[in-house]
Amino acid sequence: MKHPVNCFILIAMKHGNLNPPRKTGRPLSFDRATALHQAMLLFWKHGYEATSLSDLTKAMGITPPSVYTAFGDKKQLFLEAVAHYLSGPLTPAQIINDAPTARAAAENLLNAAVLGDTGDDTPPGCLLASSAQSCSAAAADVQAELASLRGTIETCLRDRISRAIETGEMPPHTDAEMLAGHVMAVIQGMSTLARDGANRDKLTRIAASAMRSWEE
Amino acid sequence: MKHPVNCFILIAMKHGNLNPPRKTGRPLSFDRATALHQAMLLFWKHGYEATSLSDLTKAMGITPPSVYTAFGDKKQLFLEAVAHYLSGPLTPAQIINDAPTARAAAENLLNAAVLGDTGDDTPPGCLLASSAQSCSAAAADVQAELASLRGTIETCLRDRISRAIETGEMPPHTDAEMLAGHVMAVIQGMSTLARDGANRDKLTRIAASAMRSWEE
DNA sequence: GTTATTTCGTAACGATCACTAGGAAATTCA
DNA sequence: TGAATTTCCTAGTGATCGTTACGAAATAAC
Repeated sequence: MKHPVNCFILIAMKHGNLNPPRKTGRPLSFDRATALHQAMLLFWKHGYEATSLSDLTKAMGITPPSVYTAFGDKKQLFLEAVAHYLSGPLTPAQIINDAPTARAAAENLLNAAVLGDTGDDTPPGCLLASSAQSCSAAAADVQAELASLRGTIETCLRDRISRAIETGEMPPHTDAEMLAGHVMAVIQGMSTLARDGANRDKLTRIAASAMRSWEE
Repeated sequence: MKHPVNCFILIAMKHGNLNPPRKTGRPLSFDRATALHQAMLLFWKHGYEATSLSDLTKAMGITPPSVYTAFGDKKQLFLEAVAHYLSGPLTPAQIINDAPTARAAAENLLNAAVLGDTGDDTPPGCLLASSAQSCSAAAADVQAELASLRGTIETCLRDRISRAIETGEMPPHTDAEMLAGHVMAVIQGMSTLARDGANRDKLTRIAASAMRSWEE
């Protein structure tokens, strides 16, 4: 059985200069991975535009020129932070395609979102859902990039459901787009609820409530 | 039967100086209501922080000092725009409490959200859900204000469900917090989907999918 | 040791941010 | 008409935005 291409790994590779092949010159005086992680946490909490370079350099422990030599500009740093966010421990595509059934795929995706929304060492909510909800015209391309990433997850889930219909796992009258869209809506809505203070237990029950749409 | 207080009308009254009782002095050279409406549309599209005063004055057709004399500062203008957004044609509390059943309340609320998310003359999505998802520390109070408004709607719906349990309209084992939270999550998630390009038909089906959680 | 290459911190760049003096203009009331 | 009041526009305020010259410092190759 052929697995579809994991787009998120590709994205991580596209943006990732995690170990650039340098041969000469002064070495980096900071750990690039931990600096990126700190940047991710800040973008996660305050979003793309509201996070200033002053905030970033403070959290990353480096000066603005170091940010630009190591990561490019603010936009590239953010996109790499998003790729870092999506890169582990399990990518959405892995969660969907490793599940034994389409229903389990949706359930696992929802529960993974709950865990991500309510982590102890991370800000509440989902970076992909909240960090560029609304932004200025200057950041329209960043907004579109995140929308594309969200769309990729939804497409991946919808395709998984469509395959389940073909194999007879789900009834032929199943509306794959509707079910996938509902799961995505709940995932993104739970991010807001988490930011508004909802705890893990409440979100878990909401996810279970959403799965009741899958009962025959 | 006593109806709960409609908090949204109170909010609108709190912020509303729509017709301040002036007796002397030079009159306003612009229509305050339409200027507020234009500001609301801009906040709706780009959010609170990403909408600059320069953008606002351009859209409202007035100069910065006029904004400050008529509306206070940017924060007050935004909150009044939110109150304007929530004030009509039907407030969420009206939709919930006018419905014959708790199930109809949820259904009507979801469908009203779909209509609001996909209006022809308004930006896609929901202003309440998207305009301050993530913001800087300086706007934390605005963020909290919107979270409070969202929480009021959720509480209103949950109370409606609790009443339905008491009257026997819904079974006693019903989890009111879960059902209300699920509806709120879908509403806020649909806002993101609408911003990402989902049309009215797709959102309507998603809302219908969410209501399947209410089947016995 | 010399050269080439890269990163370092300091200090600034122009642009834009939300916001406001200050005085002229327009209204009401006497 | 004259005084009081309020809004008008012009032109700016200081602060912060993302970004970058610039020269010193640190490494590898020779």
